[in-house]
Parts: sequence; structure tokens; C-alpha cells
Amino acid sequence: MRIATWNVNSLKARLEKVEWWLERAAPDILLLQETKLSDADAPIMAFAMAGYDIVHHGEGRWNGVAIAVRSGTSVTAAQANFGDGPVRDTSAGARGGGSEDDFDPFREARLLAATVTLPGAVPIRVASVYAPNGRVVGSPFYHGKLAWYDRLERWLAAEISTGQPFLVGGDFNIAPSDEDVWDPRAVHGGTHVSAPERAAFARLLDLGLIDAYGSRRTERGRFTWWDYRAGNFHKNFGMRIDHLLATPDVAARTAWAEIDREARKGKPIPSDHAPLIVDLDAPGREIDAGWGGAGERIAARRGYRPD
DNA sequence: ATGCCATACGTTGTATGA
Repeated sequence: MRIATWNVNSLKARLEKVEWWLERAAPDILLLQETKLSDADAPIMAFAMAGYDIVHHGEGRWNGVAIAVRSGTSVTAAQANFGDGPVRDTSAGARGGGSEDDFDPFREARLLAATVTLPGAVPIRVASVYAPNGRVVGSPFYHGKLAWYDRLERWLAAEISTGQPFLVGGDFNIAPSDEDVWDPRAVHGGTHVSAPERAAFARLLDLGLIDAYGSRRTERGRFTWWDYRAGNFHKNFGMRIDHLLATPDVAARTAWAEIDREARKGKPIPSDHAPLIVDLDAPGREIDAGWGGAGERIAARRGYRPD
């Protein structure tokens, strides 16, 4: 079973690239963030043509999360956002914009969960999350980000307590350690790397969740996001801020984990994030691990060499 | 510290991103 997460920075602008990548990587489950679409505008037909069903939770201009699964996969018990939380009645916050006084990340479309059952596989509960950015350390947006993380921690604890196989993936907007940024000096004092943010991320791991990529890929310089400007991708000036966190039973099934930098290249214009992928084995279903297996055969048809 | 690029919305600019 192949599960991936990808912040696409507008599913409308990225649709052609996403269609290309679905064929290239052939994920069974794809968690999407920053679709920037309303639910009514979700590209259901395009995904169906590519062989996928999509469940979408969006608000229109900003944010927006989705879960795409191979057609024929069972998707049940979908949940959008936390279902509660410190919500203020501010329409500007609900739109995702507005002034600092209006800001309320709990009204924005930042979480979608569902129970997914592939044919012949055991059900897995998955969640697609898009954490707030934070903007400036100490700002109201930064404190909103930390409050959102507190709520995420509680929500994850409840999900894990059910004992079901569980995986949460998405754009966490936190680089867990200095090894997850190209130059700690360059980002010092900014968001994504501050001690409170890293402590919030560490608390998610303290719940028992395992960083499926970081726990098995320890080489330096592997990132999931690079700024569009100044040739930062070419220079590999990036950060590892997208993550797949799994319960131990799921993490133990991880056969392979990779960041597909190919999707950050070329035309049409790519997202500033690359997809993060894991392959899980499944009882009674043999898989080919990594690009060395099915993935590499897919890639070889397109002339891809992992870098 | 920096918004150099990119997105949406909407219209010659503003808000947002990490």
C-alpha cells in the first residue's frame, strides 16, 4: 500500500501536475493540502478519469485539504476539522483572511480524516492536515498556530486511543530539528524552527506516533519544501516540514520512504512542496518496495533517476 | 530582516505563504 502527502499550492493551478504524478507514483492514498478550493470546485471528474475518488474539505481561497484514494476503495466516517475547539464567530476568520483580531485557525479548512479500506486490506484511519504558518514568532498568528497544535495533539490522542491503524500526514509547517533545514543560521529566529513549535511537534511523537520518513532516513539535506525564489530549489535550500506520522503497528509495516523531488521540477510550474511517500506492506498482499520495485519501473518509463 | 516567486481575487493592487 502506497500512501503519500503533498501540499500542492492550489489544486486548480496544479491539476495537470497532480494528474501526471498520480500516474507516475500510483499511490493508493494521497493526502492533499492547500487545495485552495471550495468543495463545489473539487475536481471530482478529473480525479475519476485518473482512477481516483477524492474527498475534499475546503473554504475557497485559502487552505483546503483532501484525501484521494484509488477508485473502488471504501472511504467511511469522514471528519472535517476537529469538530469543536475555541471557535469565535468571525466570518473573516472563516474565510481564512481578515485582520489579526479576526484570525481563528480553527475555522479554517485544515484537517480531513477518513477510514480507508483498500480491497483486501485492513482498514486504516488517515488524516490530512495543514498546520497554520505562524508568520512571525510572537505574533497572534504564531500563538494561533501553537493553539491549533494543542488541539491537534488532543485530537490525535483520541484517534490513537481507539487502537485502529492510524496515519496522519500533511504540511505541519515545522522543521523538527536543525538537521531538517538547509542552514539553521539562515532561519534562526523565524517560524517553523522555534523551540515552542518544535516542542509541539515533539509532543505528537510523545503520543506514540512515529515519523515514518525521519525515523528511517537519516541522511542530511532531504527536504520537502523550497522557496520559489532565488533558485533555492536548485541550491537545495529547503526545509523538511511535511511529515507522515504513524502508529507503531503501521510504522512497522513501512517498507520504503521517499521524497519525490522530481515533482518539484519542470513544467507546468510545480508546487513549492514535493510529495512525501511511504510504502506499507499489507497482510496477504505482496508489494514492491520503493523505486527499486514498482515505483522504479514507473519512473524508468519516464527517464527518472532518483537524486 | 528581507516576499526576489507564486497563488487567488480582482483589476493596474492586496493578502497570503514559510
